Amino acid sequence: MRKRAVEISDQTTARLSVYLRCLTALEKEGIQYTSSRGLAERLQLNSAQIRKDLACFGEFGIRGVGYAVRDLRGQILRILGLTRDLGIIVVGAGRLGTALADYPGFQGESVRIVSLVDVDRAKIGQRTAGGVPIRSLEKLPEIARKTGAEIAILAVPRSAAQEVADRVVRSGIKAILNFTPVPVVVPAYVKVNHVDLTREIEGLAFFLRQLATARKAGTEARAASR
Amino acid sequence: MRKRAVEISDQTTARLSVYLRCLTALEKEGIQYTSSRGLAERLQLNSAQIRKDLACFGEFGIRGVGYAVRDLRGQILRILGLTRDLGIIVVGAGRLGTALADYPGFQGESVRIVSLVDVDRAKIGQRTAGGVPIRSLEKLPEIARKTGAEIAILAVPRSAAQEVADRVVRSGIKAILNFTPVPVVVPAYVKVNHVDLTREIEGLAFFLRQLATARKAGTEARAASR
DNA sequence: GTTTGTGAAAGATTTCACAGCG
DNA sequence: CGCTGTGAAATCTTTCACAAAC
Repeated sequence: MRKRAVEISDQTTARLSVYLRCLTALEKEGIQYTSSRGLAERLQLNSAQIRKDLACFGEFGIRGVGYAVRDLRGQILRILGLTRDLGIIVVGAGRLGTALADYPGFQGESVRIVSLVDVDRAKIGQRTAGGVPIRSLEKLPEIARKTGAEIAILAVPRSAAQEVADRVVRSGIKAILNFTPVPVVVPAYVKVNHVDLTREIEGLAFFLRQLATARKAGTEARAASR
Repeated sequence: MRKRAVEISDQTTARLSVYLRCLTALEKEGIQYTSSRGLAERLQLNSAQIRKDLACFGEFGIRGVGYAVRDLRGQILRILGLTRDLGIIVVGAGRLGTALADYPGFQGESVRIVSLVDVDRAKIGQRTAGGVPIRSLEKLPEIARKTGAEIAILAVPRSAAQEVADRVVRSGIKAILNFTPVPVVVPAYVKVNHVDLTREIEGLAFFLRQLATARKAGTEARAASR
């Protein structure tokens, strides 16, 4: 069962999340069995990819039949570490931080926002519209310790990003979701996932420029061939 | 100069964004020249990677010297299509949509939020705290046409995601930044970048579970060796 | 019959290492 | 001399294709 000889790639992990969501939907639809082909068609990817991803963690299928939806979903929940409670602290009670703290997508499935912290005295002691208490950034180590929160979401201004990341690390948190535009530097034992809005928008800008260039080239080619 | 024989990968595009941000910082620091090694050290990646990425688009360096910061920055701006104005429409005036519409990271550098649209009659006609006008979703095609906006940010509830994506596509927009947890399906000529918060959090959960497992295994091994 | 799990092949990406230029 | 630009090598990822299992 323990097949952790090879390191699991981030891409595989990301796809496990996708499989999980798909299985949750299938279960809700009352479907009891599926196959790597069935999943692959729904998710627009190769069926061998799905089998390979799952093979990193064990054998979950029945040959000639496929996978039991409920069972496979449970396995992936376990693999991803979602069977125990996971506490999240949002750092930065600005518009984005507040919106993230109240984000309904986080509710349920063992993940919960335990607190929102900020340096602004006017906000400390209040609660978000969704009921998340706002506390002092100073209290971060204490809150982390008492609640057992293991994930921090960084939603502070760029100028504060690195310093706040350092505080988060010092408070013992080892997993960070970074919403600032700064690629914060942390020790190797801490994992940072960077949600970089600038990069996303610039990726779309590049796509649009390519479209525009291709169209122009096409027009010119057509004009030239006349 | 035109070397578009090979398709440019998303990974290369994402790194161009990173190079751009780094060059902007260097320029602000008053540094005039840098090298692939200098950039690589700052960005924690391989210098050949940077040279290969740039080689897709031309030759921008000076052998024996490196790159002129200002010039290379201008080249990347051009490559990414950031030299002309890019309008963004945010769809969904909930907490997240409003926060994104006012997000300061988007301001400047040719990118601007032109409007926020929603179906909620109570919100239509208002403005966000940052001054972005809220208009009716019905007006989306008209707003897109009049403002020339080319990018839509989806920040609607999951139940509305696919239907709203269809409307966005019908209004002529070909680039979407999807903040919903739904992997929306669109025609092949439309590009969607999916910011999937669930996937990000689950990636961190997996990392934490691995940490916990490794620590436990280590403890057991130590106990066994006594 | 069908579908899994998996070696082997193909493809993509990253890194090395060096010729050639400034 | 130092650094770019780039083939070749190494590495990583995806896909193929089929034996084994139900």
